[in-house]
Amino acid sequence: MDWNQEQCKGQIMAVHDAMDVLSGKWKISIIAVLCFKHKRRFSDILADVKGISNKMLSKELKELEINKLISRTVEDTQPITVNYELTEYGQTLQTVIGQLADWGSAHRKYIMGK
Amino acid sequence: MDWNQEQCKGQIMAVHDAMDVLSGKWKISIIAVLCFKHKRRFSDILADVKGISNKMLSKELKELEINKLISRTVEDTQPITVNYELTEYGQTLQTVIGQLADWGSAHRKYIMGK
DNA sequence: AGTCCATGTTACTTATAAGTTACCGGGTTA
DNA sequence: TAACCCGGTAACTTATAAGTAACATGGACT
Repeated sequence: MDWNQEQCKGQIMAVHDAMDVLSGKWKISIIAVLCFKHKRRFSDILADVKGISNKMLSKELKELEINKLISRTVEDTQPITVNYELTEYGQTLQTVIGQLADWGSAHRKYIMGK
Repeated sequence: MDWNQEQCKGQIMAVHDAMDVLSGKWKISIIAVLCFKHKRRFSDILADVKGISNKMLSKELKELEINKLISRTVEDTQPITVNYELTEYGQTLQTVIGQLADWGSAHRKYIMGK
């Protein structure tokens, strides 16, 4: 496919928009956990995502929420629990993440293997 | 789609592998230029990618070359010119970059628009 | 009253990415 | 011979991301 210069700039911006949402050391792992376990509390995710600190988790969850990929709901239990889950919109990421995973997996083989 | 825990870890690693290759402020722009103009010299790319410094360009080109996404060929002209172009393998990125662009573009509209 | 858990926040430090400025070698042009 | 172009490299600075440790709040439990 060929684009003109303006379309090209738009594509670059769009790719960066997508990458910004997924960038950083932890977001993919958090999304994956929520993808896999569907509904998790703060402390659950803290345990699921090996190595993350509560500070980083808090920060990343906020960013994901701002981007409407996950929802945060406070359950009125004792003590209160806070549940996070992928929104319906967040699920639209599955295709693109799947593609990234496929390419990344093939790339690892290509670079390591030959 | 549901994965078990091991498959899940593999997916996360694969996504990170893919993102690492594309990460940073400049790589997508460089790839886009090479996608659009097919064959470019160092100084051409320096001019095409607005704002990049020769140091960063040099560094990013090296990384892309290590990942076999672009090729570097020294032409025996006077003065010598160095051409960079996407490898055939590098072109396999087009699908995944296209997907990222589509999602990123939709995301921008979703977040800004409503 | 003191301690624990859950869900964070604050202040501070460290590591990584990016930017700036200057310079190099080899050939070219004025 | 002096200044210039090309394709970089090197040393240093600045900005951004991530990590660490301690503390906060509010209810429950001992």
